[in-house]
Amino acid sequence: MELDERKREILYAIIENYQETGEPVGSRTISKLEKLKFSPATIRNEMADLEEMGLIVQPHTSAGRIPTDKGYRLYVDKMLAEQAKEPEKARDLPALPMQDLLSRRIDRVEEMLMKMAQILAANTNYTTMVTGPHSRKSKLKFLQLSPMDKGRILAVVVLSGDIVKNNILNLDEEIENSELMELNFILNKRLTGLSLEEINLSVIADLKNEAGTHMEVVSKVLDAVAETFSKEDSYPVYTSGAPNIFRYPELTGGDRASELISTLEEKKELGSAIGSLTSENGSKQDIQVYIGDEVPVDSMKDCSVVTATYSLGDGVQGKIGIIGPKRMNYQKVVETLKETMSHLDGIFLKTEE
Amino acid sequence: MELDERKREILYAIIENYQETGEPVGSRTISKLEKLKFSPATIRNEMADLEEMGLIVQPHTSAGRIPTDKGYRLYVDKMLAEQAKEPEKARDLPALPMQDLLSRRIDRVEEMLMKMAQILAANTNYTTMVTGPHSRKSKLKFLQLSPMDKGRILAVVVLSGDIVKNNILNLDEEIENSELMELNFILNKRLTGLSLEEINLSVIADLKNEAGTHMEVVSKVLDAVAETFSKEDSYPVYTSGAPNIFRYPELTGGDRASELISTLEEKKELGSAIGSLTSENGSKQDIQVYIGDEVPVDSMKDCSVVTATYSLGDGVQGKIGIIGPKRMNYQKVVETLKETMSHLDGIFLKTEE
DNA sequence: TGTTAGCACTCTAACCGAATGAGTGCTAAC
DNA sequence: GTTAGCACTCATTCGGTTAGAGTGCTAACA
Repeated sequence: MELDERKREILYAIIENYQETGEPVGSRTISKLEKLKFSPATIRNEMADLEEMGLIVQPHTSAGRIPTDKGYRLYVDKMLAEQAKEPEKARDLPALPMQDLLSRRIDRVEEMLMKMAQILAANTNYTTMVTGPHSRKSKLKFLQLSPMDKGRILAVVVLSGDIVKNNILNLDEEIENSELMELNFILNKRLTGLSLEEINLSVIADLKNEAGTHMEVVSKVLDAVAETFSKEDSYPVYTSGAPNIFRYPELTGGDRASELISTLEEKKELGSAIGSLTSENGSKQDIQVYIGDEVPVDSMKDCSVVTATYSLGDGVQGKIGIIGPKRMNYQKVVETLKETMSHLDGIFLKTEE
Repeated sequence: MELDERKREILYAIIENYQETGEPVGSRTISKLEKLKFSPATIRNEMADLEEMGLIVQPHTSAGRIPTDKGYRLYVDKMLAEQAKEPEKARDLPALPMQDLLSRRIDRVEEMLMKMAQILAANTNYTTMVTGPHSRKSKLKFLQLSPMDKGRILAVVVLSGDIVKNNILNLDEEIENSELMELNFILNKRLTGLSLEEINLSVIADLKNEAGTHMEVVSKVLDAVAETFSKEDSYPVYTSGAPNIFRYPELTGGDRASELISTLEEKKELGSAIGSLTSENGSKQDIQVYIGDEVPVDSMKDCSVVTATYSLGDGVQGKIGIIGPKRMNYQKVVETLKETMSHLDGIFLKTEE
C-alpha cells in the first residue's frame, strides 16, 4: 500500500486534531477542513487504508480514529526532517522567561537546572525532568580541608564541571590547624587532575607515606572523594510539573496516575533509565523523541518523552526530558527545547570565559 | 448532653472501624463488637445523641456514621493524654530500619533527613514532609575561599548547625593566591560568630578598609553570605511518599489528588505554612496534631497532619510532618514519630560529642 | 476510476425505572 | 433502660431503552 500525499495529509490532520481534543476523530471532522474538502465517505475510504497500514486505529468499532505509535513516529520524523532543513525559522514562540536565569548570578548549576525544569514545565504544561551534570571522565579539580570543631573537619571536593560536594568528617584523633593545612597541600598536589580510576593503590600508598601520622584523615578524605565520584555516577534527577499529567485523562485513568507519580518520585530508576539513553545519531542539536513503547520506563508506555542533552564543557553533560501524553505537541516541545538549549549554551559559554 | 462512658466507647469504635474500612459504619457493625454487646437499636439511640453533639455525621440519610473533625479531636486528645501518662509503653511496633542511618557516616544532614522522610513514608503509608534545619539566630561558623579558575573562586559558607553552602563567584578582577588566603583570614577574623543582623554597616566598612584593593571580592563574598543566611530563612522542604495519597479514595476524588500533588511539589508554600506552626504547648515531645480544617493549607483541608520538631542543638531545628487522610492511624503515627525523634536525638547527640 | 450519497449496522454513553439492601428513626412492648 | 418490629429513605446496581456518533458497504454518478 502506497502512502500518497493525500493519505499523509489526512494522517496529519487526524494527529493534530487529536492533539487538541483528545477525542477520536471521525471522517466528518476531517472533511470539514479547508485542505481536505472531500466527502466523509471518501475520507473514510482513505482512513480504512491508513488503518490497514497500521498508522491509525479505532478504539472501538463505531468510534473515530486515533494515531498509533507508528503514526506518530511518521509524523515526528517528518517534522524533525523539515526543521533540520529550515534551520532558523524564528517561529514566534512566546519567549521563555529565561532572562531571570541569565541575570541572576549562578552560583550553583543544579539550582539553575531545577529552575529551568520549572520554567519548562510551566511553559509546556508537561512534566519535565533534568538529570544533574555528569561525566564518566570527571576529574578532581581540587579539594579543600577546613577545621570545624574539635575532631571534625569540612572537606570540600570539587570535580571538573564545577561539581562541588561538602563532606563533614568526624575524626578520632585531633589535628592541628597547621598540620591540616599541610595535609591539604599534600593531598592537592597528589590528587589534583586525577580521575577516579587514576587514584590507584600506588598513589594512595605514596600519599599515606607522605602524610605520616595522619593516615586516618587521609583515608577518610579519600573515602569522601570516592563517594563524591560515585555519587556523580548515580545521576541525580530533578523533576517538575508532575501534576501536569492530570491534564491528560488518558494518563490518569485507573492506577496510571499513581504509577506515574511514583516513578517520578523514585528518581533513581528514572535517572539511570533516561541517563543511559545514548544519542544514536550524532546530530548537533541532539534532540531525541521516544514515543509510547519506545520509552524505556514501563510506567511510561502511554507517554512520549523528548530529551535533549546539555553540555557544560569538559565532557560534563546531562539530559533534559519532557514527558507528556503521546498526543503531546511535538512541534512546540522540540522548538522549546531547542531554544532552551541555546539559552543554556549562552549561559555556560559566558561562565566559561 | 452528657458524654458518658458508653457513648465514648461507641465513638471510639466508630472511629477505629472507619479507620480500617473507610466506609461509614452502621449500628449493626458496632453491636457485634465484644465490648458493646447491645442491640443495634440501642446503639442507634446513642449514635443519634453523638450526632446531636456534633461528633459524628451521616453522609446521607440511610448511611452509617463517620466521625467529624470534632470527633477525631476528642479521640486524639484522649489518646495523647493517655500516652503522656504511661511514658514508655514499649509497644511492639515493627522497628524502623533506622540502623542504616545510624551506621552510615552522616556527612550531610539534609541527605539523612530525606532518607528519613522516605523511611517514614514507606512505614506509615502516608506522605511525609521534612523542613530542613533552620534557625532564626544562626551564626556564621566560618567561611573558606578557594581559588578555582582564572577569575573564579569558591566560597564555602558554614553556619552553626553544620549548614554548609557552596557559592561559585565570578570576579571581574583576578586575585593572587596569597592575597586570597589573606582575605580569607581577614574575613574570618571579622565575621566568625556573627549573625546576619550583627553584620552591619560598620563591620562591613571595617572590612572594606582592611581589604584594601579587593573590595569587589569582599562585597561578593558578603552577598554570598547574605544569600546563605536568607536561604536559610526560606525553609527548604523535602517530601516523600506523595503517591501514598492514592491509597485513600477520599483524598483522590475529583481534582483533589491533583491539588494535593501540586501542593507537595510547590514546597515553598508548604514549608512556610508548616514551618511557621508554633508549638503552642511546650510539651517535651512536641508533637502536634492538626485535623481537617485545622491544617493551615487550603488543599489539605481533607487531611490531617501530625508534626514533630527535631532539634540539632544550638537553636537549629526543623519539622517533620506526616500527612494523611483524617482517618489516619493517629496512634501509630504519633508513636512512630516519637520513636523517630528519639533515634534522631541519638544520632545528633553522637555527632555532637 | 475516483468520488459521493445512502443506508444498514455497531457500539458507547446517557438515561430510566425497578429491585436490592444497608441503615435509620420511631413506637410499643419487655 | 433496653429491645423487637416496622415503615421509611436513600445509594447502588442492573437490565433495558434510546440517541448519537461513526463506520463499512453498495450502488450510482461524473
